[in-house]
Amino acid sequence: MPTPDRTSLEAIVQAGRDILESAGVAGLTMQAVADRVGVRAPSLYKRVRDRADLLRLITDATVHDLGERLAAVGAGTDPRRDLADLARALRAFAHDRPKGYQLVFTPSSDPGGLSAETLGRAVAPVMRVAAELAGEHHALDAARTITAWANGFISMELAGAFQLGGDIDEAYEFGIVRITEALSGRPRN
Amino acid sequence: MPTPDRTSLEAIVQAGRDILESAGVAGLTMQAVADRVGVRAPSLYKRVRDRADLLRLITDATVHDLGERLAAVGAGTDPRRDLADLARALRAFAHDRPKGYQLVFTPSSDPGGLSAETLGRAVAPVMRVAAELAGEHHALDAARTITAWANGFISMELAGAFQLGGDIDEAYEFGIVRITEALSGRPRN
DNA sequence: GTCTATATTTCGATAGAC
DNA sequence: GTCTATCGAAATATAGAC
Repeated sequence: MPTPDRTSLEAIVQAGRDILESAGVAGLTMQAVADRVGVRAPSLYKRVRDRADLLRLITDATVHDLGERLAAVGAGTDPRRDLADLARALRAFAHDRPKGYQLVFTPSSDPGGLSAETLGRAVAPVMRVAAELAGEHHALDAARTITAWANGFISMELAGAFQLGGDIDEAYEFGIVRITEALSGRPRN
Repeated sequence: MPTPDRTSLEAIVQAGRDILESAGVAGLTMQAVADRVGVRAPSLYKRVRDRADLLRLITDATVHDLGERLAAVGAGTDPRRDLADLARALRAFAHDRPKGYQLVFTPSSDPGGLSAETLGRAVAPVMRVAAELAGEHHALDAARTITAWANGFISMELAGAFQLGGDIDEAYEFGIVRITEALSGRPRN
């Protein structure tokens, strides 16, 4: 009788995500993952080709979660409000999983082979809002402006780049308001 | 008679910057730097405490160069034009030195101890334009919106995150126009 | 200041028994 | 599928002669 399974691919990926958050990408070693799931390191290679494969799986799972979070924001009646909600949801996600967020948006090496479907699902809500705000013709440019600003803000925040004081939450809300107006072309109150 | 100097701190830092661009931060090993400057690896430790110290020196030199580039843009009569010029200069710098740019704006580990003076000089032009456009009261928030957008755009571009087609240069120009309007509150033509 | 030699450590990955 | 044992490859950093 063969040895019964003592772990699973799911458990390995989840352990990897946990370790990523607690020890960073450098601390995400096969040994650490093995310890956490309760097997010896060589056993991991029965379910994962190599470390790069594991990193890809973790990235994919993270993008999937992000997609669900953004989809959960849903489409309301006001695209301006939707954009604000999406922006806040993105930032909240980044605060929950800073290392995972960085892995997705600032990959040190090309993760290559990310699920296009998963990726598309995550981007869709932003594209929709961008089209509603700026018009179909400018949808892509608008989406890129939104994404660039939000991701740039969050990345710098996570990196501790905002060192001149001031309220970071307020700065983010300021950006939401101004970006929204700039894309919709509506005047401020 | 002691052995004459066969290298210098300057040469070491410059070699490090070159290697960073050609081989990435992971390829920036003491061995690689030593090979390039023409000494044996242990000799580097006479001028650099350790690898982290070298990374800090490289980062500092990169920020210094960026500061000079942005300062060279200068202040014209139209802050809107100045902002556009600064944004383009930042992107051009990133294209020239992508790895160095990422090292500065997306540090994998806290470089700690960056020269505050060097950093301030790089940020100053943006702060000035932000204040002129959005007013002193909103200067910091506006500067953060500008920086977040530009850095986010460039970071995603360098990471190859813009995969839905379209013209990237045009998307950047689109962002410049809209962000400028958003901060100045002036209507589009 | 530069060198040779080497200590240390760490990590990814494989071989082969059970 | 899991294990023990181990290989192999890096890379940082130090010791001590010259």
